[in-house]
Amino acid sequence: MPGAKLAEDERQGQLLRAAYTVALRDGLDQVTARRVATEAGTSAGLIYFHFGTMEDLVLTLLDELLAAALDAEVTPAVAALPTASARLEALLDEEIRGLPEQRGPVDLFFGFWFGSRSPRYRERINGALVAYQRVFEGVCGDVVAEWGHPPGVTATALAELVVAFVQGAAVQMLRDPAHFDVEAMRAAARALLRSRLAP
Amino acid sequence: MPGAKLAEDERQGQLLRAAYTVALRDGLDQVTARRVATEAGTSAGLIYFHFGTMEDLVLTLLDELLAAALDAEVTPAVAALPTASARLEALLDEEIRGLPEQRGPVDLFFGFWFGSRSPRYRERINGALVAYQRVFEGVCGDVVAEWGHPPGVTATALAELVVAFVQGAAVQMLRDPAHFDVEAMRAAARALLRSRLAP
DNA sequence: CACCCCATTGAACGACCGATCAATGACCCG
DNA sequence: CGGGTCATTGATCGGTCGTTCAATGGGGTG
Repeated sequence: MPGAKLAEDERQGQLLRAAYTVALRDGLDQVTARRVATEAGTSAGLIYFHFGTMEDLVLTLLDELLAAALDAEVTPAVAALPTASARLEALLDEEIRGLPEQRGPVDLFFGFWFGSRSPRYRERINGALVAYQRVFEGVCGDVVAEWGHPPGVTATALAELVVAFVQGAAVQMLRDPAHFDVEAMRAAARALLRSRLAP
Repeated sequence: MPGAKLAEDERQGQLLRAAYTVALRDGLDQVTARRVATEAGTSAGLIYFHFGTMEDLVLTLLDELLAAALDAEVTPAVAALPTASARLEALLDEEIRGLPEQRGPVDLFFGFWFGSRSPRYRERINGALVAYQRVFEGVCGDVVAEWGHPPGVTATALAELVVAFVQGAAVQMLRDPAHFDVEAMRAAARALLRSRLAP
């Protein structure tokens, strides 16, 4: 009665893709062993052979999601820009510009964050967010230096602000994706940075 | 075997408070009939007598939450300010300033939003967010007029931006409440508005 | 005081959950 | 081609879920 055998990672990948499909279509609370197995065309018991527990499968899904959705990086093209302000502006612009096409993962990301109170989830999410913010902090350190270290403006505070802006834009996009105005958000982001946070 | 009787709305209020307590402490997915009843010190069956279904109880809880957490309004003190820019600034500042003390409700709000794919929830949330944004749009209309209608800046786009900023700040607060810097956010909000969104 | 209404209870039902495990047969190796 | 390994299956377990309902007795009414 057993079906065809697959290599360890192939089968795991198949189950993870099925879980991802179910999560996107029906919501995270519908990611059950039976549903994932049905979506993957396998039996439910197979999940426990490959992942041990359902929580481990979902945690693996979360890790892959975080790696895909929170992947800010200073690309060589950005690093080559002459001023720190321009680099931060380009980095922020890239993140906002990419939001619409990341709608599914981002929706799932907030689902993981706020859909459960499990410390296991929140730990990983917080860790990924800290790493995400650290990418911005590097550039922000150069920016505040370039601005001549205005009082009350630190690299950390500026990075927190920029990340808050990205998250706010993401939330607004999820509310009404068809109506979300990417260009207005990009323009606002530029204006915010060029104001130099003058009081 | 029956216990003491209570008036209709008293009992409903008691059950709703219990549901709210459970949701805040254990998460929305733990808001079950048995848990809410235990928290309220009643039996589970009582919930179905007063609310019909569990979904109706949770929807009522959501409505109360939305009324409490998304209650932006132009107070007389704000309306009395001489310029539209000042009014918008004061309105936005008030919303950001109030975030830390609204931590619980806001956390629950995002839990409702992203924790389930039920259209019943999302409809109501979207409606409340539209109403919330409309409060800002009123003031934003005056602001863009005051700015002389810069190209590409409409009342709607400005309101979307401001709401995105509030939501971003809220999300950032939830990530690390102890470390959230309210003053930095308020300063950034002021800077953003005073930049007039110059490109 | 007696009566009746109905708010309240708690046991029960079916459905679905995560998880376990013996049975099975596909696949690799000799 | 034959045999052993092990990935796969499906029935099954205990538990919790939302929901129902007959039985119960508190509390206002006459």
